[in-house]
Amino acid sequence: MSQRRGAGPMGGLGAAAAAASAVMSKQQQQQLEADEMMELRRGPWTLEEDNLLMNYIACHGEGRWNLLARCSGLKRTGKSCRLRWLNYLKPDIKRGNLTPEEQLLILELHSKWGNRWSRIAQHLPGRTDNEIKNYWRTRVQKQARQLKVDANSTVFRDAVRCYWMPRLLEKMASTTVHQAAASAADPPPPPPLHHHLAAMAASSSSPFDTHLQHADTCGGGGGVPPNVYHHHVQVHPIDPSPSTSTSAGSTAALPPVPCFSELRWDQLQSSGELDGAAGVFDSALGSLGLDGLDLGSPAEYYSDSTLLDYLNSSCTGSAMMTMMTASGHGGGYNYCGGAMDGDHHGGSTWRADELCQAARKLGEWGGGI
DNA sequence: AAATCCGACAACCGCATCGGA
DNA sequence: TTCCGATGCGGTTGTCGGATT
Repeated sequence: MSQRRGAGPMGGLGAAAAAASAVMSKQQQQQLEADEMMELRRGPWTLEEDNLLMNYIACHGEGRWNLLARCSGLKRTGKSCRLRWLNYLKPDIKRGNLTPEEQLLILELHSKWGNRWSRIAQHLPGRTDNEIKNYWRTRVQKQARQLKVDANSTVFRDAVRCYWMPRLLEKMASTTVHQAAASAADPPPPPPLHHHLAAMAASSSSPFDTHLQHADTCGGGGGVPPNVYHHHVQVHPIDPSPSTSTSAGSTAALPPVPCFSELRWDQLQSSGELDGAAGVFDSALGSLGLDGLDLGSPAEYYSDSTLLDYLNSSCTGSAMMTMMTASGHGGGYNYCGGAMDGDHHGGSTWRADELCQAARKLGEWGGGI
């Protein structure tokens, strides 16, 4: 593989850099001189370089990267060696797409800590800060751009909590149901991350409790402003999946929420799996002072507005979530029409009992809810 | 079939922090 | 206390391959 040198911001150490040496620190000047003497390589690593690095670390262990760079025969900086090892060669690096669990964890932790990639990565075994950072920039920020909101804004965070996270939970629940069906006699234990996530689901930062917590402040008076329930909303859910879309068009980024059909709701309900779900919502509504709330016709919510309209409106995403919660109280109406194509059918809807079921599943995995 | 676009990811850079001399 | 080298972190950019035109 050929190595780039010279041109461009990554090309590095040319005449321009030398000319800038007047304002360089002593450390930088020394580095520059060393680089020039050693004809340092840049760009993609070759197989031979990888082998050299791995062999050296196998013999001498990690750390002391500058010494490693000098002694290993690699014409790379210590920094470059460290990065290559930590982000690519280290044996416990996990390859492949991030699982829904991992994506959910990233969203949760980022909402807590912001761009503390290294700290977030510590909670995702085998994943690197670089990988998480790339995920955030390519997937999450892309959605924010297309919604024309800032990725760090409250509005976008609400959208993530209310639409993105539930979808990830759905994927997780769906996967678990499939696994259970595949080996009904001896279901496998849930992945360790489930426990972590279930614990979070039981904490104030979970997507299921957050909306209840937010609802306490939404509208200022400890409840949802009445107009929220009459705000015409058509939800365009955010797609958390690795991009398989073929167009960068505004609608392509917001596919309908898939249905929960795999969960066989009829069976779950008849088997009593949903018992207690109503109680969750009842108590939530009670805490909001919304006992006996009449939400009117579900058709109210099948309107022509877009998520963007909604985001631009005065109500918050958490208010929407509260509304969905209230729907569970009111009999399980469908509130989120997945209808950018105008089709309100085809299972592209979320019901409150579906959300609750996902929450219950998390509780089963981790005993959290 | 060729050109262009775009997403994903590897890699680099600058700066901050830490620890030892 | 200060200096300096090593290391870590977050932002940014280049490259590549697949999809689209």
